[in-house]
Amino acid sequence: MTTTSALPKQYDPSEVEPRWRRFWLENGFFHADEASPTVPYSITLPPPNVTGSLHIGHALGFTLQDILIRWKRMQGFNAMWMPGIDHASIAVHVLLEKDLQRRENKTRFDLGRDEFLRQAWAWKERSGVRIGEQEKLMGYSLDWPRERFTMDERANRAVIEAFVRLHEEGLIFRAKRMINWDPVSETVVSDLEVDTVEENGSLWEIRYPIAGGAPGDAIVVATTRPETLLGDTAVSVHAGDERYKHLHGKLVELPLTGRRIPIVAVDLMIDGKSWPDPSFGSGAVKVTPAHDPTDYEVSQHAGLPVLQVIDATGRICDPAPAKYVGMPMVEARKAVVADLEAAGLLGTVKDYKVPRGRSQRSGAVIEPMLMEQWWVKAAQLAEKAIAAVEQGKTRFVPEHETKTFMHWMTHIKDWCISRQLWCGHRIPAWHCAQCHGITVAREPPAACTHCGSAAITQDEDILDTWFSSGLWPFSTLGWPDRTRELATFYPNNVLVTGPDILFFWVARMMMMGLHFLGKVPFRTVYLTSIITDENGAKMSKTKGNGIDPLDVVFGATLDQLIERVDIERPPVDLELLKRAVRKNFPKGIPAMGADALRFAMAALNTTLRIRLSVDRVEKYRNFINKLWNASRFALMNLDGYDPERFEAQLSTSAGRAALGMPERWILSRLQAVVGDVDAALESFRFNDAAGAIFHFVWDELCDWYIEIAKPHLYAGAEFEQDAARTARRHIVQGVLATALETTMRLMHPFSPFVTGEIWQKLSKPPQLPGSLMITVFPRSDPSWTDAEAEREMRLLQEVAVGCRMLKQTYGVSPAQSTDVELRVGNAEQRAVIERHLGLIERAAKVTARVSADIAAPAPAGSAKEVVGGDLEIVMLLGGLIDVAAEQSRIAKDIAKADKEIALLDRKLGNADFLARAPEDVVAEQRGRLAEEQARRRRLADALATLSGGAGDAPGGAAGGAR
RNA sequence: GGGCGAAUAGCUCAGCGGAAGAGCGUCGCCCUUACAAGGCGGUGGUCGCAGGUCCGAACCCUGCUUCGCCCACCA
Repeated sequence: MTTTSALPKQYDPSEVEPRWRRFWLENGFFHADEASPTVPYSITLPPPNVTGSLHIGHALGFTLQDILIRWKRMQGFNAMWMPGIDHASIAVHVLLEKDLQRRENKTRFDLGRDEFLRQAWAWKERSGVRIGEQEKLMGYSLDWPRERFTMDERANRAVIEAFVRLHEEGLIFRAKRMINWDPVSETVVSDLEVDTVEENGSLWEIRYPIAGGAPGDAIVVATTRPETLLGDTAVSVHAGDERYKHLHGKLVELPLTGRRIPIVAVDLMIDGKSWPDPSFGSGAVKVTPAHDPTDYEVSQHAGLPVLQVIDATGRICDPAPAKYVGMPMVEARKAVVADLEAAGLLGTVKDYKVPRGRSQRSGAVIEPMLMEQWWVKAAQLAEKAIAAVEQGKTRFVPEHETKTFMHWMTHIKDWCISRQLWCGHRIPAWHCAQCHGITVAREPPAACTHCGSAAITQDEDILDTWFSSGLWPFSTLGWPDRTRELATFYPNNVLVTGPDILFFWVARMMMMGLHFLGKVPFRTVYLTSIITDENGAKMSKTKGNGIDPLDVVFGATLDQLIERVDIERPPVDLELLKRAVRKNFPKGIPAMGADALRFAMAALNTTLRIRLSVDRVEKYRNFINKLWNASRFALMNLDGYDPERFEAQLSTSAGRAALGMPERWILSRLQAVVGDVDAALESFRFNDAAGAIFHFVWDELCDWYIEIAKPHLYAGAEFEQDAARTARRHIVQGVLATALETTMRLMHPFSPFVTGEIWQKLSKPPQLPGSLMITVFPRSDPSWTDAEAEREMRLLQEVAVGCRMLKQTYGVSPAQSTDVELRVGNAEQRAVIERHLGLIERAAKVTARVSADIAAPAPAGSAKEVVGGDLEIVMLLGGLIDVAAEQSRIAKDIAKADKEIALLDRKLGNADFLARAPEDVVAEQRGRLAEEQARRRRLADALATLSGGAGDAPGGAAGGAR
């Protein structure tokens, strides 16, 4: 037996992973040199937010990126994967403020800007470190020395430079426009940060009395927000609406305010529709210009005043009657409705679905407000991005996402970039107290550039976090300096990110990259799937269905998962949440290692969403273990193997000719799978690549080749004096070692730890580098394609499986050998089977005899299986068989064959088919028909024999020429 | 209201013009000296519905139905 140190029976990632992690990092294998003469390949990691830790969605996207980067690195590219983290302005803000509220019942204003920022940085520090650790645990080969933060000094410089330049070019400007106000976070948010949801509300009818009219003379308006009436400055009706023609220009008494406002005739097209719509409600609309986008537009056309009655905190404010001032909106609504009712001005109230904007981050109801803000003129920047995509300079995978991108780009609106938050890049603009001019500058100016006054103060606002993100692909490389890094690694080859930030981020990078560098930031945008739980629900902490990637790596008991619920204190019912966790993870999560999770990510990734569950990852954990054990087997049987000698042997044609058929077969399959994996990765079909490896390792290498190899390996040790056997043993050892070694290289980008470990233990030719991750990725070599070996193996497999099936059917124990007679009509096939009879005998555990006499009646008490048209397996069971069962099994096969024959007959009887289908297709169908017919004949004979008679069997379409 | 996507085995999904596939589940039989996180075998599908194109359709076209997702300032 062997002396090689035995590997443990089960792969233990916790023992293997830390060593390799350390080894890679200590050797700096992840670092790319921008001065290297080799062809660059670069990816920028979508920087995770410093709001916490990595979730399963990150694990998916990052794993796919690491697969690409490791693959290209092994192919010899100068592969650079840029790490970084994002300050995530508003996300951190909301988090910190909630925390502050909970712990000290304070707001950020109680703390003040400086202290708040201090805490934000401390948070960033903790979170950033944690994220980095997680990325290392997952084995991501990020170029760590380059790691960046969106608010580090170099990023700041890039942000200021970009802002100032865009301002100089007139692409950044300041304007008073209708914006989305988040009254909880007290900041503007962009259109993208507002989710519109339909909520249950009411539609109220209110009577506005006609000024100077008869008592009860009133115009009725409908509204979903009665409290905004305090800010009304008109009632609008459609100019063509006959019902109201007599009221044009008349005044109405605005209830509760003592103000009089006009009835104005309007005829506008808003968003492609006529406004106001006479058929909706009464056809008359109250106009609140300061707090409704449509009303604002109406006011601009009709020259109406704008009256702001809601303040920054979402309360009623000054121009409104004193009674309401200071009321939050909810209270104000109650008060206004009650007062209207008391005044007898309230009409019908009905239930109504109202679309309501909510802040994505804080959940606050968005108030449309008129405010002066900083804007980016987006349409102009978008033009270049549109053109670049049209010209194919950047393409999207999956391709259909192109449309989504283009649609948004062609309908793009100006981008509001100022935020009234503290955590972020301060806007480089200074306001003059003297002349009220604005000075935009790279360095803090000493004086106002307009009037020279020193009484200037910097703008209080910060920039939308996506502004700095938009510069990320080049700000990380040293822009605005023209660095070597920039020249080497820009544009990136690929961007891998989730479709949820297509507009937020991808679109902005495209615009900024093209504007500032004149080149697209990446050639391909690969959009990943969304991960959900097994029921298709989005994973979330508050639902208790989320899977933490590190729990998959290290495992977590149910108790640990439950305990964590307490620590994290999400704003939901804790008991409910615990129950959900118990239900979703009844047995906790077993430790599966980073490799298994990574492989699962690749294998499960499709164009749809991924329904992830612990069970599904377990399958790949099992696969890693299978690979481990195959290697374990090999290592126990490689003594005496000399990789150099084997390599030398393969380099000669005589040496190659000495390979047996199974060896030629597995090497042919190996080179095919190498080609498949390479092609799949080339077109981002990660699941196909992973599937090809999975199938090769498990179904071909393990199930067949290793089984075939066993007798040669075992025998070798006992027959050392037998030169032929020893030579054969060396060949089998060599092929097994080669197949495994190649598989490790092929699979390394997917599962780097286990492949590194196995690869290092395998004997291999000495000229290879010392680490798997820098050794070459396999290349498919067509000279190893061996169609003959593949055909022969297929035949042997079919025969072996047929034998197993018969044994199984007749209750013969797998351990018990059985006699079979293989009757092969085709001489060529017979020769193959005779040559490899031992292989069949071993694979199926039978004792076989080959005969050419296919027509002879089978001995009584034997079972028969027909393979193809010209081969019968006769299993001699000595009367053990259940005749009725055998009859019904064969009858079923006959029925199947009849169906097939009928189908082929119809096809081949069709003159059009014969005339129009390609010749090879016709020939193929003819061949199939002949085979099916022959097969059917054999089956019919078998049935007849069983029934005791001879000759034809029941059924119809038997026979036919051969 | 627009746009995009999906409907294939009990479940989750591949396949996208020339013989219906995988994994899981399920049902059997095996602790065979790499692996029970394993081996072997079986069961299971008029490929959502209706038309059309084609010699040939799960695959292409049209319509319909049902689910997702994204975008959208209608009172």
